[in-house]
Amino acid sequence: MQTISREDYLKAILKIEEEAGSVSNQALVEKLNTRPASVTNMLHTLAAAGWVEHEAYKGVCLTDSGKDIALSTLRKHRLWEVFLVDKLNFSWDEVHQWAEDLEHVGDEELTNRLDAFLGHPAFDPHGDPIPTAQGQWSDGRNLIPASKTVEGDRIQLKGVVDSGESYLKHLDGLKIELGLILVVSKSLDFDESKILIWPDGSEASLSKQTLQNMLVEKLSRKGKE
Amino acid sequence: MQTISREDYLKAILKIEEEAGSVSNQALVEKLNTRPASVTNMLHTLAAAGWVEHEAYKGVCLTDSGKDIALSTLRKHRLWEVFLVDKLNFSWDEVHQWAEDLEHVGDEELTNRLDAFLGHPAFDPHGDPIPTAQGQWSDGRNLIPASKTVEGDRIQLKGVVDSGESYLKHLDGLKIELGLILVVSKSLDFDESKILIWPDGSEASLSKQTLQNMLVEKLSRKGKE
DNA sequence: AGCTTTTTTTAGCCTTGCCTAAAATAATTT
DNA sequence: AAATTATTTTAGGCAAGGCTAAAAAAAGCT
Repeated sequence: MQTISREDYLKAILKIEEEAGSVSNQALVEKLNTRPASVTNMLHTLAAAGWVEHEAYKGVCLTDSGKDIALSTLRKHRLWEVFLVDKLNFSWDEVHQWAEDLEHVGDEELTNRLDAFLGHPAFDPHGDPIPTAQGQWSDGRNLIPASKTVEGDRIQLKGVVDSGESYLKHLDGLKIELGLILVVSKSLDFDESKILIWPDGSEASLSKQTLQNMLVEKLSRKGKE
Repeated sequence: MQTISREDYLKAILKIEEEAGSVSNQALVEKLNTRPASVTNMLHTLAAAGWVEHEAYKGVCLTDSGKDIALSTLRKHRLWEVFLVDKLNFSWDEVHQWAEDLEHVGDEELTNRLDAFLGHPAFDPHGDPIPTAQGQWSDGRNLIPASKTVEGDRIQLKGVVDSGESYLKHLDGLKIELGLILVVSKSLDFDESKILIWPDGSEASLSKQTLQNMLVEKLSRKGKE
């Protein structure tokens, strides 16, 4: 088993802050798959470095410098994922673990050169926005879970909520990939699954769970405009 | 300061074996810039893993599996150096430290894809041969130090003995890079320096030390064939 | 409020690799 | 051969990050 770096903790805190608003030790234990005592330990380390503020039993939040490091690490991680997919032809479900290692290599200069080499990509292979060198990463998109769509919607897959290997492989099995355009043909109220139509005319029913994790952009109503 | 990995030790042992035939602890202390006790410690670890054979006070040598790991690590290191120079436009004196980190990332599969992406390069940016996936790395070249050349020789720089940053920057200052073709115009016996002629007709005198570290191929005598 | 459960922290120990200082062994010189 | 010097090993610690088990604090119930 790999050791969890300070940067990994900062990234995890950033993500949990966004998802949940506040960050409990428990949430970190789950996100990082470690033990409560290890989290407490590391939070002391991070607080001593000035990257988080931590009050015993109260939770933790990033300082400005902690957030800078977290975003910079996320940037490196996502750029390397783009490299692995675009240049080395890995599939989107294979790249996370290597990017986890690669994100700890190199400085800003190397990262910026990689960014340029890749053509300044805005999103990683899972559709997650890549922070800029200045730490900006509000993507202008207005994505919704596919579960929120209704019959007749034309939708394009732009991202996934769950980048876990098993979910991605599940999508692969359904021939679903980023950029794919689908039409919602029927909502099945009893179990909240939906029937979707592929560009080639084939159809399939996707479960509520699968749909909730697909982030899509609504293009237009079928037939209209 | 960075910690020295098992692979770094194996690489160092491989190099010293080649350069000197046998490997003393002292040699490792110098190559890896560490302390004798650290070397003894690590040699115990490596021996326990079956990667080296080590007899107290007698020196150390690689086992077959240790040599495999060393060559595979060297392969990764050199391929990443090619990536950094060819794709990210770093210069040959900037890449060693990052490659030192990158070589620990990825498995054989990733390395082979990187190799393919780079076009299966045979040599790294310093002219060192890149071991193949099968661990072969006898380069067929017959290179000699530029210090062994004589007046009239047309020579091409194919590698360097010393890949240290300061030596490489020194060559940069002299506008000397891999592939450059020079003509030996005069050997100065008293201090063993030589006067060389550049393709553009300019000349400069290089010291014995500088020449010894330049590995060249003799192309032909000036004027002949 | 008082009891129970969950969460967080403390205490104490493991592992890897590093270090210094001192002891042991080998090599070299006289 | 004896003495000096150089090399290598042992002994004992340090630092990061991780762990378990137990104590402390907070939250949730009745």
